[in-house]
Amino acid sequence: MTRIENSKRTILNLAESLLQDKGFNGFSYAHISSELGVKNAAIHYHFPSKEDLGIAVIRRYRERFKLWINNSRVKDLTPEAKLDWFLGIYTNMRADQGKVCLVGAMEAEFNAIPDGLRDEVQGMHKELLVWLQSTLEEGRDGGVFAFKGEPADKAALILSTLQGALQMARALGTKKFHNVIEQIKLDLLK
Amino acid sequence: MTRIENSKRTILNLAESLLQDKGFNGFSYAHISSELGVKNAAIHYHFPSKEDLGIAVIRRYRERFKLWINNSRVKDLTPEAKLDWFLGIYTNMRADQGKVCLVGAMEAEFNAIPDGLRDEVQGMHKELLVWLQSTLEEGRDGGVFAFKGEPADKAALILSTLQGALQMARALGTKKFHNVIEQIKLDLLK
DNA sequence: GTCTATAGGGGGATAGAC
DNA sequence: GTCTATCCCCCTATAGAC
Repeated sequence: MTRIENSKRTILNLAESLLQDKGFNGFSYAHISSELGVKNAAIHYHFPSKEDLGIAVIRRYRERFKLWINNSRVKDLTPEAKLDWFLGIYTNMRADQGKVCLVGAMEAEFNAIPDGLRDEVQGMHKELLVWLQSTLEEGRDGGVFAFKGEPADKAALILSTLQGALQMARALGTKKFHNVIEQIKLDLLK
Repeated sequence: MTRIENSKRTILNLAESLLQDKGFNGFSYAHISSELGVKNAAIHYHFPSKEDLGIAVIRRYRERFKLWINNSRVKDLTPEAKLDWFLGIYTNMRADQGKVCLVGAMEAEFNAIPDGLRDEVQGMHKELLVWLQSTLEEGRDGGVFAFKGEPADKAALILSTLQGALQMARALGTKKFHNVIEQIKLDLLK
């Protein structure tokens, strides 16, 4: 990996972390550059505008997620194990400095972020939903999940719940977050 | 009502609307003053700091909610009607320019808002949970609600779901929001 | 209560040297 | 690729006149 790819990667890591910590309007190039030990002009070299940076963070996450779900380590799991893997992503965010999910953070500020970033967030949210829906279908067909209504709606509910629960945990603590995770399972598993 | 109380009230209305639309770091005194047709110094007269303003908005909402739930028009409803009333609050937010709930907006930016505001948000979230929990208990005891687990956890789940669903709707549309509302009911009603 | 005026800082972004 | 330097705008906030 070349030096520039390394710089870009480090910047994206910091930006992703800051987005999940403070939101799009809560962080600045100065946060990144000082942490990285460079001047803010260096960040602008890699990502000319803040919108570019935000888009790149979401785009990278989408590609990462696609790789995960198409990898046999996830693809070949049972529906129940897939669900646990997915819930684990959110549990890890909570454990990692009380971060919230990217989609939730950006949608909360949706009317105060650039257009191009909105489109990217929309695409990410759709992809998460599609995967979760198909997992729910698989699990219901296999007899391990039980729920009324359509898999698409149950998927939207669970995703909304996770998004909200990570935010709730910031005010009410990690214990409450874990209680919600358990409740999701109670409402889904046979 | 005196003129100053009217001004304060109008400012609070605008601030509440802006908080739900753009978040704490997405709106400015200029947004309010231009809308109100005054200069920003006039806003500072009523609310010296932005933190003061944010706190006042949340505090007013908490008092409003307390009045509602203690009023016989809500208090004397059946548990099922209470739930519908509560869900209606969120449906109305969605219908009102795609707003999100105050708690969700503030918690998404939690690490980028003033300390005093955080405390106020925490208090509000607790109060919403307490009311919802007692309504769920009442409904389960009365045989109209059915769910596994503790009422406190189911309440936290439903509140997280509503919070997330309003945000999700910004990217995926109102139809998806209504589907989630219906799914909440499917997962709760006997 | 609202105004004018302004302080003081931070933000995103760019030009040009190295 | 990163630097220095700087521009320009918007922001929160205050002082003092009316």
